[in-house]
Amino acid sequence: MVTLSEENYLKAIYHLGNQGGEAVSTNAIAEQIDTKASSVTDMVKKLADKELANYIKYQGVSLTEVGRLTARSVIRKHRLWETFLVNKLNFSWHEVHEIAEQLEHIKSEKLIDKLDDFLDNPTHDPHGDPIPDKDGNYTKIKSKSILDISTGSQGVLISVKDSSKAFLKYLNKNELALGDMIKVIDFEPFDESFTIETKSKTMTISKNVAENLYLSV
Amino acid sequence: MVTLSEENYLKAIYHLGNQGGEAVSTNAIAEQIDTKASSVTDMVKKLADKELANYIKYQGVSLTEVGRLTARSVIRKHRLWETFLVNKLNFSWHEVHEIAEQLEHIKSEKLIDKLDDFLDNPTHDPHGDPIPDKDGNYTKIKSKSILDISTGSQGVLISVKDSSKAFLKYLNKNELALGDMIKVIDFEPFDESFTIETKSKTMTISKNVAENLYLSV
DNA sequence: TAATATTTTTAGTCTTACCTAAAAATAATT
DNA sequence: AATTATTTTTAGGTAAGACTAAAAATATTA
Repeated sequence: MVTLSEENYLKAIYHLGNQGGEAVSTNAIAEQIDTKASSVTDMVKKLADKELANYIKYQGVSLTEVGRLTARSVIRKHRLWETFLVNKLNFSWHEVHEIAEQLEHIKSEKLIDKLDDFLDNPTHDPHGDPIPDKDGNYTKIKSKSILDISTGSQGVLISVKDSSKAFLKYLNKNELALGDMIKVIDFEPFDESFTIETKSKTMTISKNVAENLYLSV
Repeated sequence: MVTLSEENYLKAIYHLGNQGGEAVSTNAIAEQIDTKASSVTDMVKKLADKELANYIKYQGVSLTEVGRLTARSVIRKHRLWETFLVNKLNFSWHEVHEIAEQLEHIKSEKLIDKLDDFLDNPTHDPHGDPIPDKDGNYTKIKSKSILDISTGSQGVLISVKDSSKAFLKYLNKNELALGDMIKVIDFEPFDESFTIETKSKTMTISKNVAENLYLSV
């Protein structure tokens, strides 16, 4: 049995360590989970005892195969619930994260399988992030941040890196949504801003925004 | 803030004390919640501190107005989630209780309101129990156990008292469902069994079953 | 490389929600 | 009414998961 807290730690390590493969530092986890480093040390020992993580004192933590699969299963639940909230209950995408953080810990294999079917087995959540299947497999659509795309090229807005409320609200206000075709028109070196063109308009975005928008390549 | 455990105690006191109005004994709560009497005493003090319950040593517990409303809000969530699981995810009614026990503790007013709308504001859950509205109000359809109905009369199966897996499976096997018209044909004093008639068949049920079936009056 | 800074761990507490065992209060029975 | 039985409470303990403060290890810089 994996507890709710353990699930949150597994998720944090997974996200920080590039799918959980790389070692992650105690402080990084503490910041991610908004807790103290000493609490992280405690928990990380527990995860190692349960063979969910590899831990060497002072050398950071990585996930075992079981730990990685468990993390993916929690992420699967999170993203399916977010999809449910947006697609079925008509939440807007900036409202769903906190609720999904709770729902992701509900224990029932059958529930999540049925939810998956009810949503027509979605492959991506409302933020464009891939939803792992039952076995933990998923396909990430190849995409690049606008920062890394050359002027003149275009692509479909696949996902957003930052999914904070503030950023998602900014996107709503400026009528930018996943699936939109976006063309990168110009880059202004002075303030590192970009001019982009969508079906409906041309607009200028800051570097800060550009680095969070991922276009298909 | 009411914790998950506190919510479970409030629910137990509510159910045991005829809507929470009557005083409930420590032992009764302990049995209902499957815990020890000493744990109940501890928790009940906490509930009294938070003004969710009235507690006098050795005299039992009852709910305050706030406690009662809180209990009803948890019950509302439980029954809405059960309805969701059965009506939308195609669970059968004997599978949903455990999952709803978890879902009822998810914290989000907005979620439950939207779920309510999504389900078309149901007034009763899959077991026939009334679903309180946002303000804690509900209307119970007047019904009586088959035990208390005179031979020859009939009514619609409104709800079942026992909602254990075993009993719900029995009902499924015998093709008895909420909404069915049932006529009480005969009572056999020797073994206290009843003969009932539905649209499709005539069958004999034990006293044990009869006392758990509630017909409209 | 020695000194300083940062990170991480250890040691000791706290809270929540449970437990056991014993004491106190209430209820039932003779 | 006195004794016995049952219920309830108290006292003291445990585990999970967090915390603070101090110690130890590692990294950085002069």
